[in-house]
Amino acid sequence: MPELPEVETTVKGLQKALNRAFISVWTDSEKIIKKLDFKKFKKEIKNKKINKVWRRGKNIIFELSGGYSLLIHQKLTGHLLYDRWKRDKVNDYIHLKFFLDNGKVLALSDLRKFAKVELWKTEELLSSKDFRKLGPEPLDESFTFEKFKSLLINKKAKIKQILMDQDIIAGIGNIYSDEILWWAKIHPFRSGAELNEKELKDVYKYIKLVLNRAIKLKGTSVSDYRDIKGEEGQFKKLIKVYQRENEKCFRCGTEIKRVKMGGRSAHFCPFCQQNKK
DNA sequence: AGTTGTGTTGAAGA
DNA sequence: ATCTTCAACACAAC
Repeated sequence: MPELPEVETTVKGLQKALNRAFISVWTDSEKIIKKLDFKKFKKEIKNKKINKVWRRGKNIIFELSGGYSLLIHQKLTGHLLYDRWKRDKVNDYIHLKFFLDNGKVLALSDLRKFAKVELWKTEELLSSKDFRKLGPEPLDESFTFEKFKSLLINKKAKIKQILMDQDIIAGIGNIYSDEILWWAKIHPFRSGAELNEKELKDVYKYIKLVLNRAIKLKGTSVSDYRDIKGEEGQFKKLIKVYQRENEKCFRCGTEIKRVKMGGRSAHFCPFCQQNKK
């Protein structure tokens, strides 16, 4: 599942496609294109040039000529591939292909077809409700401890849910919220409001540390995620709790637990991460 | 062979 | 407002 480090890795790779223009588009699943019907989308994107590729939360944005932007959200199982990529089962669910003016292909492989692709006028995208309500970028310099603390004030929700809430902080999902909380030794079910200063400082510290480390290793490939060359990310080697149910905690040897939280799994060490008050 | 798990997001219902 | 549930879709594992 692409979260911030995986999307960041993809966006870095896509810098190779800068200054290229779209020649045409193919799909076998027109519903992936939202907002416009496919015919219109195809017509609109033709000859538009890629001026910039950037990331906001888990969104990839191609800034195009003529004041347009192409937004791609890979959701659960989507990943972009460019030019030549490794042959691999999860790279074989190609449902969308962009043909560029250098003869290369930008493709979307997406097993479950949840990804969304939208063409926007840049101004409208930036001022859209969904875009504006996104929380701050956790790796920005402007995301200070004071800022982080102010986001959690009076939040009764569980800390794991807060970390994953895109409108509070942008880019963190199930894998990295589990990992951050293991490092900070915080039980995922504790409420944001009850964390003390030291606990908040630890969570803040490990948000930055874990995300940065994961970017260095090109993300995590627990199942589907691949970079634009179709290669796996290497952060899996550093995973401490995610999908390690019944395996031993690397810190204390206690068996890692998995507990359901609103339809998704929280993994944690019941000894290191106690639900104390 | 049918059921369950996988997990992002938005929408619908309570 | 705030919480929970579900649907979008496809496949692997049991």
